[in-house]
Amino acid sequence: MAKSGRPSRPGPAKADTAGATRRALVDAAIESLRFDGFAGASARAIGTRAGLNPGLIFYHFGSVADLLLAALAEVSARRMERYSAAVDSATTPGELVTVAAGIFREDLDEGYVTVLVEMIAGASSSPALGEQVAALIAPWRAFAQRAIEAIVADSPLAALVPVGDAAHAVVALYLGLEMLSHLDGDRAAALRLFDRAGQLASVFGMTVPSAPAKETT
Amino acid sequence: MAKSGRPSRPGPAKADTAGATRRALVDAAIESLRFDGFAGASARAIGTRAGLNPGLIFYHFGSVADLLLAALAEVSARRMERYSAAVDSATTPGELVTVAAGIFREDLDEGYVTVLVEMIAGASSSPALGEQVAALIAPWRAFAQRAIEAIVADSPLAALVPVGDAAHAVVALYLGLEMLSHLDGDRAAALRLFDRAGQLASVFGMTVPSAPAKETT
DNA sequence: GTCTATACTTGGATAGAC
DNA sequence: GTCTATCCAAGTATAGAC
Repeated sequence: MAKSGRPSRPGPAKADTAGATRRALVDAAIESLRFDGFAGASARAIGTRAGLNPGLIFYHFGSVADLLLAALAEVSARRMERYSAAVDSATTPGELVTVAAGIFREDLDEGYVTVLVEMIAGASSSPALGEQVAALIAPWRAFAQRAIEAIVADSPLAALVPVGDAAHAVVALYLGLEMLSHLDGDRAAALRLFDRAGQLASVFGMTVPSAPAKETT
Repeated sequence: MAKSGRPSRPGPAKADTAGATRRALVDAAIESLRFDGFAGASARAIGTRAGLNPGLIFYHFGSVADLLLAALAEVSARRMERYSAAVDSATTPGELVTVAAGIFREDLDEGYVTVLVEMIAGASSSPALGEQVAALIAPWRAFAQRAIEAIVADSPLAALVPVGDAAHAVVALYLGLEMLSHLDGDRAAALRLFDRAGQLASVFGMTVPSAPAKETT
């Protein structure tokens, strides 16, 4: 029905030029946040990186800020998928931290956390933007909390550490390590800390690899 | 000598109008970094806050970036003094963390760490700026390291935790907590963590308040 | 030496072409 | 519906007034 002769509807079928443009702009925005920083991520800079007219940003996203938010949402979704899989696959605390360290290394190399940091810092320039960024960061705290709950569930630390606060600290540490790594172009210090955390997790959790702690749900 | 009739030398005596202007601009730059963020800290915005012609920024500092660096240096110096005094006065690890928590509360309220965060994040927009910001942040790592060394000196943890890495983590956590606090306008979570850290420090260090650990130098 | 008025450049946004 | 040429505002920087 309604599918007579007019190929004008913007459904996911067809060539979908608009979708391609949107994707190109989002990718260019991510790149720009990474290499130019929030302050340098202008319509012109992003347009140049995408090889597209800057005006398209306003047509497709309404404003530069909204495109940057879309970029943040995209990065957040991509990484959340990656981390979720990792958390699900890990069976011991030590293993969890080791796997997380590997992904964090990716984050540093690919500049994903840089995007978060730039958006959080850039959010200071407008209260409205701040709220929207906060909404996009919130899932990460919830995620960190779930991961920590899984770790301390069968450990005596459960009562000692309030998971909400611990999650807050982990997210903060993540952001801070990224900032410092980026600042002096050296990820070694951050990665060393992850190794150390892995060791501690093994010690405080349980070093026994035969622990049948799977399938608690 | 040479002090004939010409009051033209810019020494610290006299009315020192240039010095006053410089100070006003630095203060306005700090305010702007705090409330407008790095992206919003333009020559115009700073000039307006100071009630001065934006052109003065270029006369006195050469560029906006250089003024912002001067602002960062100023904040860094002010806070370093405050923290140094606190570290010197504390005698036990628990006390140290408690005192640090109090000053950190000041930092959050007065927006001092915001200035650091904005400058670190903003440094992404230019490699040259990045190096200069890094140079201004470096003393904080050294400071954190000294403080940690003092804490773990007479504790069995000394061998376990490499102080360099620990200092790195503390600075990162500091920056990250500030970012999150600022993002959702809630310092409670960050302050709770400091309380928690104070307790831990007391437990792992020594709870005995009679420890005569002063004057080791 | 200090400061202001102004030139020039870049950025955000849109009217109108396709 | 999609995109480009173009407008106006805001940013940096300086020539010249005081």
